[in-house]
Amino acid sequence: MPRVSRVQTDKNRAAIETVAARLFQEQGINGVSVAELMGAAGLTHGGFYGHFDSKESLAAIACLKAFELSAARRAEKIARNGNDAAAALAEITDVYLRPEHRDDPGGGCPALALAADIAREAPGKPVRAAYLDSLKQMLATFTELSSATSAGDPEQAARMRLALLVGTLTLARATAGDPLSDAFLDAGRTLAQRID
Amino acid sequence: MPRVSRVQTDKNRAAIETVAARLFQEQGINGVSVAELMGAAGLTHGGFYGHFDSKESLAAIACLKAFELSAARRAEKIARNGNDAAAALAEITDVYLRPEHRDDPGGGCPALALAADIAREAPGKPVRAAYLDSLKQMLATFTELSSATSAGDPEQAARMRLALLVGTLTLARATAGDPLSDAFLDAGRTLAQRID
DNA sequence: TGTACATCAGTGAACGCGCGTTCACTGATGTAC
DNA sequence: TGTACATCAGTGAACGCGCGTTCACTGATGTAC
Repeated sequence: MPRVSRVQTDKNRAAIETVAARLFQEQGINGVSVAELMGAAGLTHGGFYGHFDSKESLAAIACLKAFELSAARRAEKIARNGNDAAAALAEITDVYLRPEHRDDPGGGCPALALAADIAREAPGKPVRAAYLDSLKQMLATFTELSSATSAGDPEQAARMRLALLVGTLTLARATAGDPLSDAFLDAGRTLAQRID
Repeated sequence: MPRVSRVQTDKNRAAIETVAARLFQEQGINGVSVAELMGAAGLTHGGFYGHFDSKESLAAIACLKAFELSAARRAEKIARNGNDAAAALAEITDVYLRPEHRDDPGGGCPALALAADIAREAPGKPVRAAYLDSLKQMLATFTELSSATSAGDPEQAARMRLALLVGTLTLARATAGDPLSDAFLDAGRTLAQRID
């Protein structure tokens, strides 16, 4: 069924991006093939290059998309907590360190899920820039929430929190299936309370 | 030059393992080919299967090797600090969070460098078990060092420290080249001081 | 100790396979009249 | 509004390539006498 309507074309492109955001987080950028990606979006692999220049190019777009989806979930939590920044920060931290988040890399935090892939990308690659920009936006949100309650430097508090969350969940995922995994989540929760 | 002496055979095998420990940490298990590995050990790819059953099998062995090398470096630091567990812990933390460690994944901490790969391995895989066992040994060392000074639970303190170190360096590596990277290292150092 | 020969560590060509990417083709969509 | 046709989104076969793995071969090593 070739030649699809413009509306459908846009939907297809969006579907590829959304699916890529999830699968790249779940299995890594090199762990997902173009054919697998397109199949998951309900298409065949040949049409890929009508939408994107290369897999690498999609990686950068999917990275932005993943952070957008993550930011939207965070915005919901902030809205739900009204003007209480401290409560919002506590909820974000708590949800981050739950087993549900550990067990769902694809639907979770991209700062965490993409970090290792990004670290191995060459300096000039677009996906690195996409990650860096998005991470800064994420930190800005953390900083804003910290400002309300932080005794010290809210930017520093934001960095400490993100580093702790990422490290805790990284280890919890690597040890999943062993009691140690939940112990890491608990340790992360405890140390998080000592951030400003 | 075929048929090498037994001594040389053992040296070759050890060289493959050492090179694998470094390269798997640097580029990921899937990021290094058997041919690349053997070439780095000064051999050709065909001989690989005389030493190991499969690449997967080597991955488990290389994981253990990487943790052994890391443990040896840690033991040196502990020895250098005599009986002062607090000083040893401070030095380990300080060295971990230095730019030199950020810029040398291959010669650095395997708990960090292999975490993402391990998290994506299927539950039954030998490399997962190798990682888990080694990580527990590493935590045991941290726990022992914490026992001397910790006001609270030293096991919890060990987990908090490792989670913070891993998260801080993961983000520092993913943002390397930007000032944010050093800022993460600084934030990690600050929060580490609040662990018991 | 010296010789004859079996062993086997390492070589390099070859395998089947899946990858990212290209391209001729198809037929519904969108447009010109 | 209805018709004729150009456009182009998606299809699926094909490409070159590098992967993990296999295997016939080589010739120095190790052993038996």
